[in-house]
Amino acid sequence: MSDTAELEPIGKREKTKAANRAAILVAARRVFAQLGYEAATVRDIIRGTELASGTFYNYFRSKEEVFEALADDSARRFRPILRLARAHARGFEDYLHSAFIAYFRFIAEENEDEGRPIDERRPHVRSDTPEMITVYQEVRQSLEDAIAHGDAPDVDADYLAHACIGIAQELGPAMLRRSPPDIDNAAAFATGLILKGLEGAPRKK
Amino acid sequence: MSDTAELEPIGKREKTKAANRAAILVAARRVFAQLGYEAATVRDIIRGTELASGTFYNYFRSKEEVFEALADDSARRFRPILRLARAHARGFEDYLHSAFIAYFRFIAEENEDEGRPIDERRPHVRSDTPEMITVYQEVRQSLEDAIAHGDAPDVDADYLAHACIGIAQELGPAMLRRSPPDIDNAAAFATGLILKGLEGAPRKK
Amino acid sequence: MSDTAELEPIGKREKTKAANRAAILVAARRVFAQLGYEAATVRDIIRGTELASGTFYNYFRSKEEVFEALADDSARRFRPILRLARAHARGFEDYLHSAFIAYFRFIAEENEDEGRPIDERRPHVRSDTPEMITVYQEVRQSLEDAIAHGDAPDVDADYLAHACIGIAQELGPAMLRRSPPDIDNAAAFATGLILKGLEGAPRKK
Amino acid sequence: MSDTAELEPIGKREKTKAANRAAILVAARRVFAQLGYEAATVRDIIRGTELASGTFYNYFRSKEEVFEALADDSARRFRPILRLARAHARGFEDYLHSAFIAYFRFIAEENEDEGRPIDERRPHVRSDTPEMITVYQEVRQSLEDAIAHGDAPDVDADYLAHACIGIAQELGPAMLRRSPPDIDNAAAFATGLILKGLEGAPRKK
DNA sequence: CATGAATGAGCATTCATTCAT
DNA sequence: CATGAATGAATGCTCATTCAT
Repeated sequence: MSDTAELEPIGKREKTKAANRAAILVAARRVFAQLGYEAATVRDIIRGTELASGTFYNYFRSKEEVFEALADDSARRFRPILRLARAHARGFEDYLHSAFIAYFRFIAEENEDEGRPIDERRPHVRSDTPEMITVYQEVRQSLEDAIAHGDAPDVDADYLAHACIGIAQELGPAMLRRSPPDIDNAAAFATGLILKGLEGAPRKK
Repeated sequence: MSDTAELEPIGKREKTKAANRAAILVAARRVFAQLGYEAATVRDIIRGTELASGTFYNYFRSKEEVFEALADDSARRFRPILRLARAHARGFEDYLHSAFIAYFRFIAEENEDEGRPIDERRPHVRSDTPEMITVYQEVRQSLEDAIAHGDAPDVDADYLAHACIGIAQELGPAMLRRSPPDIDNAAAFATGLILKGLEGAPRKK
Repeated sequence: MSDTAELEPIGKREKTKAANRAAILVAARRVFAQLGYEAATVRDIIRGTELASGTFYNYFRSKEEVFEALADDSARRFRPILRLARAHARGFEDYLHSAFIAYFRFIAEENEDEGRPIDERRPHVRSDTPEMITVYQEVRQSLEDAIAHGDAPDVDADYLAHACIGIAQELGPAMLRRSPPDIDNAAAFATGLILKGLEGAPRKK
Repeated sequence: MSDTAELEPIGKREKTKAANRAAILVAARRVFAQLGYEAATVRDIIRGTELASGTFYNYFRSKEEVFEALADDSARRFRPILRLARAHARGFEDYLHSAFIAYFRFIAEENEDEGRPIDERRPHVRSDTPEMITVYQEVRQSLEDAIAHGDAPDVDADYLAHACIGIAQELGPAMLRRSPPDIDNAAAFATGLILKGLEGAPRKK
């Protein structure tokens, strides 16, 4: 009895609330990608939805908070992909390759929608995307496992994970600048570099 | 007697002007590093000096212009170091190592002054520092030479140079986070990774 | 019961918006009159209201735009009066008199509110008020009609219309300076001068 | 002896001081004409001289003061012309005509130098030029004389003088807008209008 | 909850004015 | 006196955030 009574309004309201939140997140992702985090304004974000400006604050307290939510969201969507890759991978090598592929594909998809205006004159800016943080943690974990199993030399896992991030972060834009962007090529480059480089990196101790 | 009195005019004014310009540049470098290029405001910069707001515009027309001046300045100070390293290096390996050392030393020096508050709440953002641009160009040039001389495999020079940038940019902060920061260690890691990785990177066809 | 409650929504908001817009226009008219168009600042205008600075920009994009709105507004209020005068007038003479009366009454009303401080120290500056532009167009049109109908000699209509404007613009303040300002007297003076003067002005060829 | 001793430095310094003052006035007149009083800045004025910004303040305390000096200067140059005209005139009619001729010639000369940019989009602005004040006083005096001698009807001298100002002030720009500007034509129009109009203006009591 | 107008702090920039040289 | 760099108040304008409806 209370079931039906509560179902209708709750159901409807829940859906609307979720939809609004989602709409803001979608708009925010696009706006951040187009204008960059700093240049983007809350107004830009709500303009990308059908909502009124005040409504934004029913869901997020600030631009920063929306960014973090985006980060969580991205991580939530991205981590399973990496987990899956890890599970299916025959080894660290295979895993790393999958991870780079996934990342480059991700940013390629994200950037193909927009007409690529992105003002190239101003100093280039990169922010720690949520994907990067996920990648960092995953790669690091995976590397530590590989080291533990003797599948990789005992190098500084923190440095290596950061190196992966750095390479991905720089190679990504460089790849996008070429037309057409070749995801496999970039991933092969990164993987080859890291895997062989692993041998050259100083042993830890 | 009046002689000495008349020699002076070159003094105070000139010195003050140069000092002010330098003060603005110093403050700008710090502010850009702490807040990022986009988030930094002209006010942030002048607040970092003892000058009045209007004075900024006696020296630079905008935030962009300070950034460019900073870039020129950095390049002027940084490029010779890299050039020297290249000239003295016994090979690409040696050169790369010197370059990483120079860069890590540079950022270590820059960061030891301030107490590193760096507002960590706001999403972390990195912009291409002027040094990075210089490094990119130098490394790329040097790599192309090495490839031409057969000292390095024929890999994608653009990608590799970007990889070096990415590694430097991520390893730098990671290094600073450790105490004490070990420049040689970080440089050895980066160099070892790249040099060996070079062998693993796909040949350019 | 809920009926009346639901009828209300049209009320407060709409009224406030209209009231704010009107308040800005009123303040702008006063400020322009006191300081002149050039010297007036947007801040001067909002200071003349109870609104916050940012609110100005919810209604107008710039000082220019307020001025234009003021012009439209004045024209909308003023032109009908002149049109009516033209329709009812028994001749050009009658019309001209009505027009001067209307104009002098207008500025008299406008100036009786404020205590007329008008900063007399700064060089006195007059800008074309929106009313003047309307008057110019109306008078010129009316004069051309009168000439066409043979009710007035064939003089230079542009010059004459400008002469009317000039006389109105100078006589107005002169009238206000006397106490009490005598609208009828000033209008009689202006009308008499122009009408008789018309005979003395050179024929147009 | 003290003659020669004082002559050289005083002479030289006097000339320089006078020359500086004159240079500022010349530049100011041009700048005011081109940009208008409000838009003109002290910087604009000194930029029109070879002097340094600080030097301005050795001669004038502000933009306002320079305007007043310009006014005095203009009046000093203009009044003799009118006085002469009055002395030579055979009557009020003749005098008035000379006065309009002199004024229109004056502004025509002043405006022929500059390339006439004067932003015509923004609301037109007129300031009480010093010439106008002179004209007002002269015309009024002359009219009162004429009335006293029975050469003109006993009209309101204040209003009539203002009417002359207004006509001159509006007809001037209207004349300049035509090409080529016809000074005689404009003066004939103004004179004819006023003289005949005098008869139509209400008697003063 | 949604709405969107109001708010006012903050920013880039200009400019009159001062003052050490 | 001349110089021109330094100063800081003032301006136009934007935008995050609040709040009455």
